[in-house]
Amino acid sequence: MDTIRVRFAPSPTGDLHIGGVRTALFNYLYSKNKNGKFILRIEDTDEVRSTKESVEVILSAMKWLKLSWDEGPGNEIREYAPYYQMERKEKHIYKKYLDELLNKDLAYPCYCTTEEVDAMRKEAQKNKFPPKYDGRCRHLSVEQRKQKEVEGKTAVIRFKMPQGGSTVLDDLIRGIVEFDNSLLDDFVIMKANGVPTYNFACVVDDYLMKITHVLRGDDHISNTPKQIQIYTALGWNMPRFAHLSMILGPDGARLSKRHGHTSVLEYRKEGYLQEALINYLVLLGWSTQDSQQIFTIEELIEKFSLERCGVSPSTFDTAKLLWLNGEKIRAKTPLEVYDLFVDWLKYTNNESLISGWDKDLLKQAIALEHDKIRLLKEIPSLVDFFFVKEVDYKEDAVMKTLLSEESKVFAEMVLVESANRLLEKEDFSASSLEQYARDFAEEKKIKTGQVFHPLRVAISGRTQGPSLFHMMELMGKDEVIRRINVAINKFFRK
RNA sequence: GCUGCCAUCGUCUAGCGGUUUAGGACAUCGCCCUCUCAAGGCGGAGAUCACGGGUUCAAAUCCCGUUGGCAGCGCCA
Repeated sequence: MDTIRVRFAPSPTGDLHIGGVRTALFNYLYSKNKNGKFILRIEDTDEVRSTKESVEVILSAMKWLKLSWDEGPGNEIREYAPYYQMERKEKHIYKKYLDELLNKDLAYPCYCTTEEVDAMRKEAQKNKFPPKYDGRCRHLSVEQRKQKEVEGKTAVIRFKMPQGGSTVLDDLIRGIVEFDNSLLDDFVIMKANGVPTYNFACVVDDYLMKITHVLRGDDHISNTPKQIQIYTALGWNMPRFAHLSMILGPDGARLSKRHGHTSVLEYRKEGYLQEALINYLVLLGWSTQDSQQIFTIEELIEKFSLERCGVSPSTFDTAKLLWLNGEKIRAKTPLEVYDLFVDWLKYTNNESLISGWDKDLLKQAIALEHDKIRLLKEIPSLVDFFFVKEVDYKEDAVMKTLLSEESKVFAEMVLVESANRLLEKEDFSASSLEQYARDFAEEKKIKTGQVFHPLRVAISGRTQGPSLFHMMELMGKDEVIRRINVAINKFFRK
């Protein structure tokens, strides 16, 4: 059994989007599972829309996702290079097979203008036929062709589709799908500018790169009969095809820009982890028998199989992605989260957010808030109060725990007494501080909460936060007392 | 319009003829834990398996049809 070879072949006309990542991921997992090769090929034959920037974006996104390719840009294997279709075109790779098709009379030049072809399609559709080119240049004589050339007409090359019969696709995910050839038209395989079209270049490259399995989005399924016919015409062995179900937006339409974030980069900017995105995406269209939800990449490689890929489209659900991101963050050590956070700041050019922050304090603060973090971008707002000179006292927090009718009776007393007593305190560990607060509540015959809450707000400015006493321990005696006094002066000594 | 694909809780899904009072996960609700917020634990609600016909002793599971959704129909990929 030969080793399997799969590829991901994006066209560099924009960012790498979620659907593309899913296709790349399934190809990656399949190749790793089968101990095969994962190839990256750039399909840049659309000269108008392809950009160098987009190539860079796609490459860096793939790297961030750790979807590493065995062959492709930056990883050129002489036998199959280059991996950019325009470079392959320059090397006349497609020309050779185009000529072969022409010589065998399996393709022909077509001189029709875009307007003429459009008119044919409209006419066909009007008569309830599928819109197609009517093949009028198919039978032009050599003289007629010469005449057109003399007239200065430019030609595209069209492929001669068999006129009858049907083309059968044996899809690894969907099974047998049959297409009636009479519904398919003589499609263009080389544009007037000499560049091959997708359906042709794709077949030639897949063949030359010895691709054994083509895993791609369902939206390509109607291209497949055309490609199968090219393989047949050239007498080539075909790869196996597997068409993955689509990813939909909340409204049921294919996920696109209007649904909000579709670029991987946007998720990275939001503070999602690479692992979370991968794990979430694999759940859309693939599952295990026991419905396991959380996987490491090693587990995915081990367990992945085409047999367990679903056929129905699935809706992208940000809520579940968010949950998974929290899970992935919790699965890491606080120090790892700190490193990821620093990387994220760098990536988003947000390093100024933590300028002046003590790094050791930050690491420990992250540890205290560890299981609350769902997105890396939430970290600053979770721990910033540790680092500020002026505590930002949230109005509702102050009103509720310091100045309300019920709380003001004891809040001032708790703060004033604590400021004094804590000054005397030698042991500022969390456990000792907690003991202090509990003893204090008992002594004053008030509830523990009536001690804890005012202290929390005085120190952090808010009602939510990490464990109060760990927070105090981390902040240190001087700072804690300073803040308590600031609060006293601010709210009770006006 | 034509062709193709798809159809199980709000969402992702398990299920591949009887073991199903249809299981899990997210979201949601409640309880517990608890110094707050989370996390965690426990539990609830939530799917006449799109609809209609068959086949069968037996169907969410097989077949046909209907409806609906989506995709494709480019000198884009």
